Amino acid sequence: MLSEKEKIFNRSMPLGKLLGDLTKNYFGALSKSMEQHGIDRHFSTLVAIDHAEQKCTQQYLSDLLNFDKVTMVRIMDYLVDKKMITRTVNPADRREHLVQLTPLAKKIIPQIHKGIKEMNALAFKGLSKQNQELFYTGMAIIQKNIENLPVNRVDINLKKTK
Amino acid sequence: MLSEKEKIFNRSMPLGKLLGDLTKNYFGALSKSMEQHGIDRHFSTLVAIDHAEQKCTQQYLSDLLNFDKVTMVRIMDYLVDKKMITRTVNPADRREHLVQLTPLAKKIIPQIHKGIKEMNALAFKGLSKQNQELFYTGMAIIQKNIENLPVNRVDINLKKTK
DNA sequence: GAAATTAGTTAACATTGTTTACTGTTAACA
DNA sequence: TGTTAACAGTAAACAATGTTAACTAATTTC
Repeated sequence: MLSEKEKIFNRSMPLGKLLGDLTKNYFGALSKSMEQHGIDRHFSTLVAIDHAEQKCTQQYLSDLLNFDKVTMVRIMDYLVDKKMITRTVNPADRREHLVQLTPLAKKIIPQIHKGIKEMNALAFKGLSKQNQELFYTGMAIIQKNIENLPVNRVDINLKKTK
Repeated sequence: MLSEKEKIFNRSMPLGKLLGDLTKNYFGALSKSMEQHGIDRHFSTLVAIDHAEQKCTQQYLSDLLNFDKVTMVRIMDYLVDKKMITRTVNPADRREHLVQLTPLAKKIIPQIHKGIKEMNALAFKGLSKQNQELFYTGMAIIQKNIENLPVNRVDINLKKTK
């Protein structure tokens, strides 16, 4: 698959470089595959809103998805603009804005899930189920190992070209 | 490690979201661990320049690292500013700029390599050597599966906070 | 020798995370 | 009860980076 030389080079790279390249290609492809639905980003946020069982506030989403709350405002703005969500003030706590899927969003959500599932399957093609599980386990272990290290903040920006 | 509920949620997420979170945390930590060397980004480019056997032009680096050539100009500007590289016109082909490490860079390159190696090891802590290999193999397979899909361009931006 | 290609640069644009400051609301507690 | 602290969300200014498009200069093609 990789030449010995490429392999050695790969191993000398920051792990994050390899992960970042995967991220970039994955989202580029996912964005493309979803463009028929009039939305090209923030699928994970949409999925999170759909999965939410309790009241879904922006802060809740920020914590769940590890987005800054300022970033979350912009994601919400985007999703509102795309007619995917509504924001309503929570009467029980007027500081909070409850986020809800619009009927339009509910209609396409199954296709969003399907698109994600298919893209994940496509990415994993050629990996046995067992090795896919090991890959997920690996990601979880790495995440746990590095999530509490001292950091300089880093941005991962996902952006579509017009 | 993860609750059953978290696991189900994880599996419904775009794979790229999990990879992106890892990328973000990894580079945040790596950037922090390297700040003593007066450089906080673009380690993979530095490593690539160090590994280059033939003439090292910006186009060569762009192709190797999958950076746009315009982005590469800015990375070069950054590394020049940090006194890590020099750019000289190739007399044999005056369109090309040859990139070379400065003595300062050569002095700290071993520590860059060491820092990357340690951060990779830290990330993989708790994964057996065999499973680390499987993880690398998994990344290569995923990369191959998705790298030639139609895409919308996506940016991965790595930025340090002051 | 004209046309196409290549390496690199610049500028304008889009996107997103950060910090800081702010509004409005609720909770804490003296 | 009233003051203070904390919280949810927003806005503005900034930094960083990939994109496109236009450009210069050098080289290759034929």
